[in-house]
Amino acid sequence: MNIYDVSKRAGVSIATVSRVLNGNPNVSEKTRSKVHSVMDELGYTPNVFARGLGLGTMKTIGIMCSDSSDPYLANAIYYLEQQLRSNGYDSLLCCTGPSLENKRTYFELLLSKRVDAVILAGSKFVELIDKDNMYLIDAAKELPIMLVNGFLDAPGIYSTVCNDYEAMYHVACRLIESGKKHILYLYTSHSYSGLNKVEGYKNALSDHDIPVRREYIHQCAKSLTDSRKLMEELADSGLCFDAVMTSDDSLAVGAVKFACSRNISVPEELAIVGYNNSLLSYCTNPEISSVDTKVSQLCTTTVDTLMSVFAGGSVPSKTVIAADFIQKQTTNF
Amino acid sequence: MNIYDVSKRAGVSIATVSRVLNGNPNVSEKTRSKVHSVMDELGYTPNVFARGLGLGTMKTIGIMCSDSSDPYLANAIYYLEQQLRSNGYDSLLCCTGPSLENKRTYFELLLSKRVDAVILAGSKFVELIDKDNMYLIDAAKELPIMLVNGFLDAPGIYSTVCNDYEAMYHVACRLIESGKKHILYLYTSHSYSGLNKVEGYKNALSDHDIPVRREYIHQCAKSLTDSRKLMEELADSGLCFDAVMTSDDSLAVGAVKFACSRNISVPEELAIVGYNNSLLSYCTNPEISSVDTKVSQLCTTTVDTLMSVFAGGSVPSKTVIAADFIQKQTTNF
DNA sequence: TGTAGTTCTGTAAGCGCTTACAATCTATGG
DNA sequence: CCATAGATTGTAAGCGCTTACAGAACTACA
Repeated sequence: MNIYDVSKRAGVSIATVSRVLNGNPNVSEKTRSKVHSVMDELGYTPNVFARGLGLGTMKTIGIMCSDSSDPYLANAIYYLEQQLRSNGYDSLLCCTGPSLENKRTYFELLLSKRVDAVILAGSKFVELIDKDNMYLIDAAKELPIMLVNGFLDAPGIYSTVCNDYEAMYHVACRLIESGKKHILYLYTSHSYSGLNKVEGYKNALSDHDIPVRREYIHQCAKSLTDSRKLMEELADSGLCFDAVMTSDDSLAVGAVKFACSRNISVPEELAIVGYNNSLLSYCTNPEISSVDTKVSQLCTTTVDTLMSVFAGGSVPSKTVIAADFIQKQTTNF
Repeated sequence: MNIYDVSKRAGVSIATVSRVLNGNPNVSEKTRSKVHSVMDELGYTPNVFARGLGLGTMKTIGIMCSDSSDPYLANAIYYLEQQLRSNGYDSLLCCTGPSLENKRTYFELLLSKRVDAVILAGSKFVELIDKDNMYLIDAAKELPIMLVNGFLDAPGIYSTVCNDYEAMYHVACRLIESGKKHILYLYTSHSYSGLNKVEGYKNALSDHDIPVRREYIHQCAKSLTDSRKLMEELADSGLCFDAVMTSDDSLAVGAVKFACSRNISVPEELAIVGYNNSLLSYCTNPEISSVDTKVSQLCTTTVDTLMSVFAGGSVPSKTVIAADFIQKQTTNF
């Protein structure tokens, strides 16, 4: 069952069938509908390979994410996939895991599959983006690259990011203004957004004449237990803190666990702020106040931007989405 | 840059290059290495479309899931993707959402992309599988269909499932033997695994001479809040229960919230059991005892089975994975 | 050295589609 | 009624790869 069968049955040439298939306007209405009805009748589906061969593209976008089991990224993938599909694109998914080598390999793999663009979802592609940035910059000469929550200023690379700096600055200010003096800051990575977040925290402190002290800023693995352990160690070492801001909800869950186990009242003795407002932040008791980074908007915007790029429009290399602070039970201001 | 360039440079015909590309044994070692080195030198990558056209396949597996933002499915996708890739296959992802129509559309779409097989991940494909089962059965004549956590007995359809019945039976027995008398059962859907689970619960009760009463079995939306509300209503209506078993961790989270808000001690006054042992079950305080359905194993097995199918081996139409009960803080037996 | 059998390589015909270009209509005005 | 522009359709040449088949080169043995 191929284009020839359709053309024969419809009494037209294969070129005409192909034109109908591609919505070419140079086909009379009569012929078009005839061909359509024959296609329906025969249940014809064009062969994507032949089509890809001819067109050099297959309307497929590669999505790379470090770990789809992270609730935040899982959500992102969901929205990206939906939005791509509603624009007529498929998504080829790659979960790379943490290794840089894998990321490279999978990136190459996507290229070799002739995807029309690559979306790097999440901030876990720092090395790809930074240390070795000619890599992506070179690749971007061949096809558009979209960064979700990452930023690299180069032609062909487009970023959609959250206003992490402002969000964190704002939260820190409100914590301080509500009387908190010793705010712990826990983060998972030195990504683009990670750096902005901590900058927001630091500046809020400075702007309120609070010294930024290194003992209050700690990196921590993205897990429910590590942040808890870390806080226990810090508390045991005599560090005083009355609030903790985190770069990810999972760390905040650990903070809640820490508070529970030590009978520390939340938010009175310890305020806790999460980030991403993921499902996790709703599971704990008390529920974690968190920054909603608008994944859905972030992803929708990313895809919209990509479509504009395809359409040849002039497109800003960076789009910023405004986050929302969602007050729940671990803060009160 | 195509196969001709390589053939010219290597001084052989394109057929030979193609043979090298496909690992055809009828190529002398000398020629093979020559071609390989030229390919490296030129940085040649075969065009997947042309290849697909010739072969009629592109080593791509379609994965359908209802909602990748469900932590359980997100995990499944992750493992599936990993395992497929390590077998040299790509995955085309489709998040269908709940609508049956979408599921059909996306399934067709995957077929039209000429994927080599389709994996239906999760138990949310009941309608596709049951109500209209000739649909899948017919499709399975064309290509293998793999069900993760679903079952349909037909040629070309292969299932990997968890021993949900046994797992639930076992948990219920232990609850009963530890003194619980009024066990609530909350579930989300009437899927294959859903039915097995409730059957396990019922039989455990019967086998301990406890009447199975309808007031104790309730369907509930998969959300953190709905199960809580439901339990509040049930409690307020005067129903007595000292344990609650759920078909999904998210419902158990709601149960914990219910207990917290009413100051009911867990597990003494109310034991709570989750299902899937997902991240959520580790977030609450107390942490939720849950049934580990071994997603990783489930997915690995699914892919392995698929590879056996491709290899032409004789393959069981159903593989059962044994679940583990993970005792945490909401039960004590 | 000749020959049959093996191993290796090349030729050429697809795979199903797109599209530049040529050919054929159709409608319009003179 | 004819020329002409514009609309519509057809022809045929790719796109880059696979593979059946034919042919060349090599091997072993008499």
